[in-house]
Amino acid sequence: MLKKKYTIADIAFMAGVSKGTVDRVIHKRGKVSKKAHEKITKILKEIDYQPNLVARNLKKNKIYRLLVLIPDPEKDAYWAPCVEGIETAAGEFQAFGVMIETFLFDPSATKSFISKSKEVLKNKPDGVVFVPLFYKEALTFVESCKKNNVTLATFNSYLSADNTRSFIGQDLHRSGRVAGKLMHMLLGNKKQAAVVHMDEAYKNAIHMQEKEKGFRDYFEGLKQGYDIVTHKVPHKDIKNVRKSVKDFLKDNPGISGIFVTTSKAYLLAEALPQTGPAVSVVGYDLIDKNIECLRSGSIDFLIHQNPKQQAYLGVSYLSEYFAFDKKIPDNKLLPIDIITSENYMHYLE
Amino acid sequence: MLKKKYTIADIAFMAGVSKGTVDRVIHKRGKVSKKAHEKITKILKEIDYQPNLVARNLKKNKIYRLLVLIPDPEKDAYWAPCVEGIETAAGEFQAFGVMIETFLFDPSATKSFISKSKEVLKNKPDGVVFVPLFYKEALTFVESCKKNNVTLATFNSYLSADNTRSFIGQDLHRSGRVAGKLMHMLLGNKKQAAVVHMDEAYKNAIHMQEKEKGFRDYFEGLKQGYDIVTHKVPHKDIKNVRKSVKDFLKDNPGISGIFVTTSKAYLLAEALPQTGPAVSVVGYDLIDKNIECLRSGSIDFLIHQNPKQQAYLGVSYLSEYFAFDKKIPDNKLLPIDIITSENYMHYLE
DNA sequence: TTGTAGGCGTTATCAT
DNA sequence: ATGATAACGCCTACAA
Repeated sequence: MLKKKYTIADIAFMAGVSKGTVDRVIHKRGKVSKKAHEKITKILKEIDYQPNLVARNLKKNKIYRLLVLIPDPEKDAYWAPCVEGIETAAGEFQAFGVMIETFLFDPSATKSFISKSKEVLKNKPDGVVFVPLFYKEALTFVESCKKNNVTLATFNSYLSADNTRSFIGQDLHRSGRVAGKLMHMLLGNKKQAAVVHMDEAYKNAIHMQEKEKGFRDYFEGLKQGYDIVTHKVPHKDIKNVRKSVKDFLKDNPGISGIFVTTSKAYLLAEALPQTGPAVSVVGYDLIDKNIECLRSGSIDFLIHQNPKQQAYLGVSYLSEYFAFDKKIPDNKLLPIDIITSENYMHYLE
Repeated sequence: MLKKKYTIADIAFMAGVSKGTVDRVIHKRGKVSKKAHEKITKILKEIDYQPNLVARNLKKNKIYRLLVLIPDPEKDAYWAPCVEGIETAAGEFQAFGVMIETFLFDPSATKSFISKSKEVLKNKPDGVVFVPLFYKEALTFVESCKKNNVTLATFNSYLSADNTRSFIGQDLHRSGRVAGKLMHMLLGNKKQAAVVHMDEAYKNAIHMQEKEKGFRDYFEGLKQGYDIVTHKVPHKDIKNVRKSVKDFLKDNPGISGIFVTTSKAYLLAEALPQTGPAVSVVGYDLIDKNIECLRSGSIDFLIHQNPKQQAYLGVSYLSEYFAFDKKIPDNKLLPIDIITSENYMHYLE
């Protein structure tokens, strides 16, 4: 019934050799006679030998140092769930000899990333999980890591020029299409909508463009003469959103729906006029203020990028690699979750 | 820097006792003097001792038998992803001494469940993950398992009378509300919608009722005079859906949206008249035929119950319990995923 | 080229 | 009540 798991000792006995020889065959270390090699390989195949990962790891007995480098949640609440995800993973893997530590950088300051990434390297990590927010600097960092034999995983932002590491994130173009689909439904028989980019000082530029492209592609595919206009709330105007939005709506009175390409949809929702025809809003990310707007009805849909899961998976992949020799998946695209006032709660954990 | 992990030997040395004594304290086996006990407990707290799970497991060296009992995907395609989820988990945990086997029953035949569940017990499992489709019979099975000291987890269907096992699934009432919200948006300024129950021969009765209740609750909360009618396609008419649906629409010409409470929305979508005013459809589950309808536009939204993840988690929870002594969560409500033609692909894995 | 011995951290047993 | 010791399966070092 419960067929006992074969051990190296079993195989050695069957082949009439010693454990050491079997081990040499398994690990292809050579120094084995042809005869013994053939015999052992045959047996290995026959019984479909699976090494006991637990025992293998017990012997290794090394503590791996896994460092995580992400934007500071204090500067942008979007990142707060990442910390949770990291801590969850840390709790799960510390028992398996993986020690995880988090470093935070200021997402609005490239310099902060540079200095923190140097600090990370100084700590001699075995692996690093990080968010490559700044393209050029991220590439430099990747190079340094390679030189130091540091295993890498990235999440949230895609570093297209380098495909040597694992990436966990979303298909942004596709998420723009999803926003398009939702907006399409919200518009009913109206035909005019807007894309609004509201970013902070740091560069989400590529992100926002990809999303807009997806959004527009969706409507173009419909071939029904939709009119999509783009508006960018300037960096410095982020404090004067109300005015910027009012002016924009005055200039484009026919707009019945707005797609905000960042997590700042709540700023826009708050700035919308209370009177006049309702304007539908689709935005990103389950931060508290956005959820409030979802509940009050001033935001219709949010797209969830699942930052917690992204961070959790990044850390888990590397941890499992260290602890259990598991292969690291190179690309993991998370689903594009659609959130309304009725289903947000289960995504908050 | 890398502060070494403390072992039982370290603690024994610090406390000036032997490893055996430390072990007795950790496992509360008694037979330890008050003095030694205090000293050791204090040290354990101070250093926040974390046992090495790998070593612990190595010592245990037992192969656990975990059996899974689910409906046969051949009889209902909804269950196919569960098999994948189970196989994924099986692959992950076999290296840790958990052997997983699946048993299938016919979801349309209570007898099949009874006989298969008996077969499962005959195999002397250490743990069982199963879908309690048939309420009474499931309770009986739970009792037998308890008697035989079999650890249990259930998924998909909630066994309210018994809260001694782990459950993974969805909040059905809430998912009805989500459907309500989506329908609300799809209706635009129309005011009449329908709930259609299309089940097969077996009893989804409780499921369908919960979903309908949530759906109606949502619209009642709006206080805007929506008119919701219910229609049930009789068991035997499942082959004559077209006629049943046509008659229903003829009797209720004002209906602009239909909520199908089972995975059979495609049957309804195919039966809708091609001419006349469009009817919006919201249904459940990412089975192939439903996805086809999503893509062609005859279904607007699907709610994803994530059967693969449900099965995967059920198996994982028990496996981790056996392999690593992890606590089993008692209740895991999965998010209610909203699916459109634009985002279904990432949910198929 | 091959075999043997010892150790990884935990736990169970047996003797003290 | 306590300590010494062997074992789990794998791997490495060293001896033959």
